[in-house]
Amino acid sequence: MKHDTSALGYAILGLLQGKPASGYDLRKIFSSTSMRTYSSSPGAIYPALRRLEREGMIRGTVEDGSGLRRRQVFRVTPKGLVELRRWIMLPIAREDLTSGLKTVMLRFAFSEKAVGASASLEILRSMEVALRPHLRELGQKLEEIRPVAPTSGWLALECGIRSYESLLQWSRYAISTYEKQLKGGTL
Amino acid sequence: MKHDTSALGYAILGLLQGKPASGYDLRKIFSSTSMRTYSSSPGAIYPALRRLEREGMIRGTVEDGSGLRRRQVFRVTPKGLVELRRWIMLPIAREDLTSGLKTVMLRFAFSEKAVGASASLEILRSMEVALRPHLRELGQKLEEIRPVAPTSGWLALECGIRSYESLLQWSRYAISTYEKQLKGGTL
DNA sequence: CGCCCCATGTAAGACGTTACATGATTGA
DNA sequence: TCAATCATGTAACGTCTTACATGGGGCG
Repeated sequence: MKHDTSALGYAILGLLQGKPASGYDLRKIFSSTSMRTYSSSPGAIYPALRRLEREGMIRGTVEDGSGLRRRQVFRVTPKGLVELRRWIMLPIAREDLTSGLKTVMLRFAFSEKAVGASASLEILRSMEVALRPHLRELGQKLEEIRPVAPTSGWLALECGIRSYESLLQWSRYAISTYEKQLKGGTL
Repeated sequence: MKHDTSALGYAILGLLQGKPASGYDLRKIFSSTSMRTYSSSPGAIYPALRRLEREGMIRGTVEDGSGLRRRQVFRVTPKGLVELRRWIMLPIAREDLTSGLKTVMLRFAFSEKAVGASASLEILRSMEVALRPHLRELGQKLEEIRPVAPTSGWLALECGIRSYESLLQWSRYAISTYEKQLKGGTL
């Protein structure tokens, strides 16, 4: 398999795994929820659906019957579910942190339903592990540029550092949330 | 003018405004600093440079003379500087917050050198203004989904909220930094 | 001489954006 | 009946990614 699925493809896969939906449904979800970052334009959604179907990740069935508008509802296939799980459980690398956290957070958001709570916990722990060296490196970079860059330059870098620190705090909070839940609830 | 410059184009413009550079220099900057998010591949940089030159934003001069390898150094033109300033001073809208803060932070990072410290301050204030309603909306969204979504779902949303809160705190810190600097230094 | 870094570029392909097109159905 | 919404698509265009190509120059 030469090309892997695009970010939009995985977002669709994750949503469909929650509940079967039509292209139009997905567009509404993308444009109305906090997933606005993903397309929502028909020129992106429908081709993405066709690609996923061609790869065997999803299957669309035309809803017919009582005088209905043509409407195609898509469901995740077993193969699609396997691929979704694989993508979610990829180890978190440094590039995942630097290239916008959107993708990682999407994987985490889908993780519980797709793989289970203990997998979500695993993602969180690997995120925490990846964050520490990254923060250290950014701190060093700040020391370097602070004397030579304009104020707005190093302030911007500090902004990044702070956001990663807040992410680290969140990950600890999320870990403890899951640990409580796993100890108390699912036993 | 039909197309505006791409994000990469503005990144290049901002860097060149700091110091003239060749395509290769830019590639090194992009791949070595915390601007890794931007391309750095020759297939992106060189076409972008040609586009900018075609639009009259930059001008390249081939360094010749003492037995040198062919090397083209680019400089920002007055027109390019105007365009860079316009882009930096665009009002900050909600979409700028939701669609990754990369662009906004890039604009801020370049602002001081390109337009001046008081412009940086203006950007920070407009950011603070844009953040408040955004945070309120995210808080409402959290209330909505918390009962119905899986734990990883609302935790992911909380992560977003926390990062915007940290951004708000940073903006206040940056504002006070600039206010001190403007009162004390440049008078 | 062979190898690696400098420095620039091109070609194929995937993806997303914008804008337009098409029809069915619901409601005023 | 006229507009709005549902629901799906297509075409043109621009940009990025990946991979390859090309040559000069320093160095062991």
